[in-house]
Amino acid sequence: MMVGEQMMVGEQMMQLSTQASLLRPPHAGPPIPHAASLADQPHNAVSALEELGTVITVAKNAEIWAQGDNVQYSYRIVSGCIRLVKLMEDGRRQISEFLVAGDWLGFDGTAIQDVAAEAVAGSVLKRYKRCAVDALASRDNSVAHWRFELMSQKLYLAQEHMLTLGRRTAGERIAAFLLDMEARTGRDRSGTVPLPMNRSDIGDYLGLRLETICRVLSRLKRAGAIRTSSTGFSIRDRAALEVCASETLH
Amino acid sequence: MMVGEQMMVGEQMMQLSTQASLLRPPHAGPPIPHAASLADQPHNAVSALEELGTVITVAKNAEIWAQGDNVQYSYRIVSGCIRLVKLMEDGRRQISEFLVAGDWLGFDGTAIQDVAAEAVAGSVLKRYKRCAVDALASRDNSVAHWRFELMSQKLYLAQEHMLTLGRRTAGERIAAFLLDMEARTGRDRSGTVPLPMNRSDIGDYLGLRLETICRVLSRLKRAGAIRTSSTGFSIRDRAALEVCASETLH
DNA sequence: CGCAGGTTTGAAGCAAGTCAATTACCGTGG
DNA sequence: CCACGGTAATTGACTTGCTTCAAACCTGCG
Repeated sequence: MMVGEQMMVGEQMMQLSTQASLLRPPHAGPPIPHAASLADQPHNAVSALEELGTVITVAKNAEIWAQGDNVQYSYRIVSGCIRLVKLMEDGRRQISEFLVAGDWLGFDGTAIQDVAAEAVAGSVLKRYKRCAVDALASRDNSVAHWRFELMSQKLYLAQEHMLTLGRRTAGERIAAFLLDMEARTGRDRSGTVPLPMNRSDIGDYLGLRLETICRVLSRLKRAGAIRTSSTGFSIRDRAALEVCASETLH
Repeated sequence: MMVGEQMMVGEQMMQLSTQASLLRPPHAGPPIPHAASLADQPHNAVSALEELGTVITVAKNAEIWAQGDNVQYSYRIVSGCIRLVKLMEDGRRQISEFLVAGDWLGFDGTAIQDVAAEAVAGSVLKRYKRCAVDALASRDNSVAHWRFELMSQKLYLAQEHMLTLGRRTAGERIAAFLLDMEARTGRDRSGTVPLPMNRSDIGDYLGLRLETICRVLSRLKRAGAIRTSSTGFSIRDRAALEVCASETLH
């Protein structure tokens, strides 16, 4: 099984090799308001930070840290996909964020993490000792500023997602999610956008049941807006999908 | 009307005068995980920052900034209550946060604000030029670190609220909201916890309709858990309320 | 092949929403 | 001091979008 995972990671690295730089990859889709240049590191700090990192590999569903853990590292995703999960005692689950290649995790101020980080698929991460990053931020103002901007970005995304969870319909949530995933990870030559997470994960991210995800995806397929495959989906009618994503009526 | 507002602000200042310091007030209720010392400024930076601020007064429902505004100031709440609001074109509204005395707003990295800030009640704020705070943060590492911790704190709260919006029932949301308000603003000598926002605001914060807020509050009253008044509420059976707040069954 | 996991679809239930009417509250002016 | 008017809160009756429970269907892999 571990071998299988490693194979998978290998495949993804092939696919994403050109994107596995410190900077976010160029996107095939439309410009994305939330990712963009803010996720980039200031160039003068790149070399100093890079020397501090070590590459690690995590298997599908492996836990990078648990809810409540004292986390001593920050991570940058080289390839793969990570979910940030909050779990209630009775099993209810909320995924606050999916992270993909280029994204950072575990650089919050407090070392105690209130969300677990788990690999959605086999992933490759670059790991940095938190205290080393802290020290660098203390010395280099641009690093401190970059880290601060990264936090602001995450806060903006969180506020947007609160609106989604509190006020949007299932159809809007899912259509917007698909467009967002396309914007963040791009599509391959055949036009397929990878969806590494399963229906249950999508549901726990969007505050819906997995059956609801299925039903809405089926509806979008019937309407000719998308096509789905085992590894992802492709957009057949972008305009229709965009209408769904910002729909007030049906 | 403006006179009336000013009167109201005056009253609140009387009531909260002991809390109107730079540090968060001591709380009457149980310890609160999310507020605590992280909201405090490092002491060595207090004096330098304080000299940069000017006191301003805002009337009830006044807009401090609008969605999309380029905000040149950061604010600390001296007294009163502020809501951070995201509005959709069709009128759907999500309040991402209520802010009370001691809380900060508008210190995010990007000057462009994606949420509007409006006064729930007449409020007194202390205003700081953003660029001055930035400059101070560049010079004083402890200020940069404090600001970073504040952001982490907000991110933690956002993640917690996403769980609430995505996975908790109306009863759980409202009971937890009441306990949270008590922990943050405390109760007066008669045991009343002020609720400056109306039912509609609470609904837009919790992702519910105002009628649902009413119904659940009525249910909690009938169960003997709380008592409500025009200005707030008081807790009659804390254990019952806490059970509601973390209920898996009914 | 055949199992095991994830996915899809159906049928029925229910928590919260919607629409609407009534009541409580509060400031204002007679 | 009380009648009045406007706003917010409450309650009721009904509807609905999503959930729940259940069964069937893929699909990849040993």
